[in-house]
Amino acid sequence: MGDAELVPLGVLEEQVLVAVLRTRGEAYGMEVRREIERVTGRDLAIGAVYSTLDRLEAKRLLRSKRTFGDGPSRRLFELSSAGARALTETRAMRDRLWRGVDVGGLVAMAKG
Amino acid sequence: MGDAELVPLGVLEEQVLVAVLRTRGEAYGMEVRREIERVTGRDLAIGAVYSTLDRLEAKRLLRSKRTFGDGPSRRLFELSSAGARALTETRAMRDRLWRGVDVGGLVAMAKG
DNA sequence: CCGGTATTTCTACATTGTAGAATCGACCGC
DNA sequence: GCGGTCGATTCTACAATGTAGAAATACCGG
Repeated sequence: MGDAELVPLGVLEEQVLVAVLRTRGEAYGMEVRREIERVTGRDLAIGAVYSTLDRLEAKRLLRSKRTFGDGPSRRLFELSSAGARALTETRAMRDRLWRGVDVGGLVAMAKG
Repeated sequence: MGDAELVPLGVLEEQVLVAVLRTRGEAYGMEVRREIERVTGRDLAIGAVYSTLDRLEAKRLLRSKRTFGDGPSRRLFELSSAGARALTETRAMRDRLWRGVDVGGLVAMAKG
């Protein structure tokens, strides 16, 4: 073990992973997209979400299974433990980056 | 003037911008790189840093000026107010994303 | 069956990130 | 003043990530 590669997740990768957590049990493509839009305020092409979900699953940070029965079949996602680790490492790295940096006065401070 | 485009900075863009803040007055390429490596623990090709600095300057989130005099000439960067805004918006967006999500139990929780 | 709706898949492309070699100029020892 | 080293920047080529929207699929109500 050890020697994690220490490369942070991409911005959308992180958003998708967190949205999967936030919508636990209902985490399929369209819903993940709605959740990201709702919570971040940006609006997002659906293709962006799916290609990211696919990539994340290929990297084994997510797993998916099909639902059948009522309504259209969905691909439901959940975090793997590797996914959870990637997320906490990304966060920890960013916390170190920002530690001690003042955000409040930032805009006021910068001239031009 | 409303209607900011609400697209978050890329991961390295954010790291570079924060590193410029952290090394205020000494923010030139090599030093920015050292600061990112020091604080995040990842190790980073120098080209990655310069191409990001260039891009950020093209977008007017940074300004640079040359230093002369003692030692090799450097390109010193500082945040513009647009840069400060981009940074705080990126942060705010992410805070909304994570609000209410439990990080602590995450790794423990995820099965597989 | 048909049109509408929700979902996923596909394809093409743009932006961002990575890697390392080439270049540049100041300084140093000789 | 010349070659060599050092700190710094520039350049070039490429890989990964992100974006956009149209096509396909399947269910549903009528």
